Amino acid sequence: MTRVCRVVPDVTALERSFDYLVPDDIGASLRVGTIVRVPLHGRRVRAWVVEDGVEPETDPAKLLAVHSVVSAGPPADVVALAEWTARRWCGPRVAVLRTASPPNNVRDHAPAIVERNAVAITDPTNDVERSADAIALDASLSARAVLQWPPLVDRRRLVERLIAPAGSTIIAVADGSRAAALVDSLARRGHRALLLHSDASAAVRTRAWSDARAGHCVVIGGRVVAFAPVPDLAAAIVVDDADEALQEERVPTWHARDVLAERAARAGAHFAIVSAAPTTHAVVQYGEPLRPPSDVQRAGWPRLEIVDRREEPPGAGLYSPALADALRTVHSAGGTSVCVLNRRGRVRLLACDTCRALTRWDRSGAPAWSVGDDAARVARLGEPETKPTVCPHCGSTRLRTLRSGVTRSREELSALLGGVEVAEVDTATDVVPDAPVLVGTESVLHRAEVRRRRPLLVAFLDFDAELLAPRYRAAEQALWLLVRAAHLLMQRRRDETRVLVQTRQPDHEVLIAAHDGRPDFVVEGERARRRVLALPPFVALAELSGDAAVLGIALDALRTLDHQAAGVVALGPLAGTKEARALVRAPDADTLADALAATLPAARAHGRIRAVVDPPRV
DNA sequence: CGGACAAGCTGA
DNA sequence: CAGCTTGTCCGG
Repeated sequence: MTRVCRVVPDVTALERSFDYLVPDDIGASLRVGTIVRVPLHGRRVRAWVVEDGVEPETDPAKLLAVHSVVSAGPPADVVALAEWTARRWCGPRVAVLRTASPPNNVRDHAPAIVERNAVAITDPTNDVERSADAIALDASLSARAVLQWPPLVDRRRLVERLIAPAGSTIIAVADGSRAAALVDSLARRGHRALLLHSDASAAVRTRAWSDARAGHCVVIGGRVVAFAPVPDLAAAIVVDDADEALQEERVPTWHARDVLAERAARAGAHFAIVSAAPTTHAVVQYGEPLRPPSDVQRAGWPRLEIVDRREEPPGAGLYSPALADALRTVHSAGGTSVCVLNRRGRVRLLACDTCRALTRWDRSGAPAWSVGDDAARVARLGEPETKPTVCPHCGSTRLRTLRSGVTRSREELSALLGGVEVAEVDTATDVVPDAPVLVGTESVLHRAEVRRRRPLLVAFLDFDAELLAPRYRAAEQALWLLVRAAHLLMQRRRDETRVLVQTRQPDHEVLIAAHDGRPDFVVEGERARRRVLALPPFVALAELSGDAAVLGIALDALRTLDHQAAGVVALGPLAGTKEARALVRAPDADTLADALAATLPAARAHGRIRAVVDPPRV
């Protein structure tokens, strides 16, 4: 009896599987997940074995043989999880299989048996540890749990308590430097902790991947850890599910939270989300948050100073007297302040290197125009590609971007503080300068070097830009920024530090929630609002983009009776300058995936369509 | 994706 | 009509 396996070639845009004969000499090292080389259409390509021992779909006499085994690959359950992920987020499964595979070739030997160390559990020494133990115990009683834990309080004990006593635990964290710190701290406590993170070299990542295959470990990493090859998953933990880094930005735009929830359910493992402010999605999908007593909760949120700017004249600028006071106080105490100014999506300036004229452009939706000239371009719906490339005055292509928001603010802050050095930090800043005041977009909140400076103050210069952002998740994203700010302050005593917010909406529920240490207050409001407005997580959304004509074909197909009966609604298209966009809404993710899978392939015969399922910013 | 092959275009 | 470009098809 000849053995036949089914493979998925590592070829982009080839969404098909093919059958091959398995030669006897490589049969022993070939199983589902194995990465092989197969002849395809006159060349040899990499491919994943996705089924073994299949009944061939075509004439067995025409089958070619697998050429060779290249590497061990994801275990069979992860291959199935990758298929589920590709379908759920409507993207190519090769993309997910690549994520789930080792970066270099790995020999497929039986992993050495490793025993887990028994880790001693110390008795709680204070109320905070006691409440961590209590909610971890509560969580262990159900298959899924959402744990709300305040941002200033160390959560290592809580996370450690969620680690399964036997088998492997996967912990997904949003930020790399925290992942490394968590690995160190768990390793010191005696756990077999592994870091699976994309920042490391390929050799290091390959080693960690192989080690994880042996099981009996705690694997920690960014979102890719959801596909870690542990054979014995017993618990999966997602830390900070509000962080956008847990969602893949390329299609398929899978979210580690939901992939791990699915994986845990399939494996019969525990699933937990730990966050200072769990998302509405987490609470609706995975359960009411467990939380420590309100005194622990309150004391675990930073002191919040709300600067009410309603009484100030409209032209008062970004800098209130209260802000100046706060910055001066920190500076005279020798401390560091961090100012956050999100000016993405606002008018930006381009300076022409040749004639020095300034051109404005806009990414947010209002028309863009060049200064002193008539409309140059009109941008809609956050089109990122509408940046002018030619100076409207002299025709030169040498245009430089002036980040008017942050750069000007740096100069103005320095002047306001009587010449104190103010440094700008953005994603391009390699080394964070040693200045007493740092200013940047929200990316300044994510930098480990900024945290190491142990700032005393985080100030949001224009928090209304967050609260009023035209996105359905604006409120929880704004709350999340306050949590990130708190994380920067957690190495100090609470009464030394504070978060300052300049706003014209001092009674906004986000500010009340952060002030009182009650993030669930925002979730309650969001839950009611989103249910009424038919927004996620009560429905599933996908954002489609592409050529208007091609998109039209897809939308027409989605508007047929079958899909309408299933509750699928296609909104749009909205014309952009370059691409058209549309939103597709369905009652749930499965219905959405089914509808897109039934309609997109035919439309794609006419051109490219990008489908972002669960778009993070709409 | 990328090779194969066909159809279309150019220039001598 | 060779030699080259461009487009369409298809893979086990």
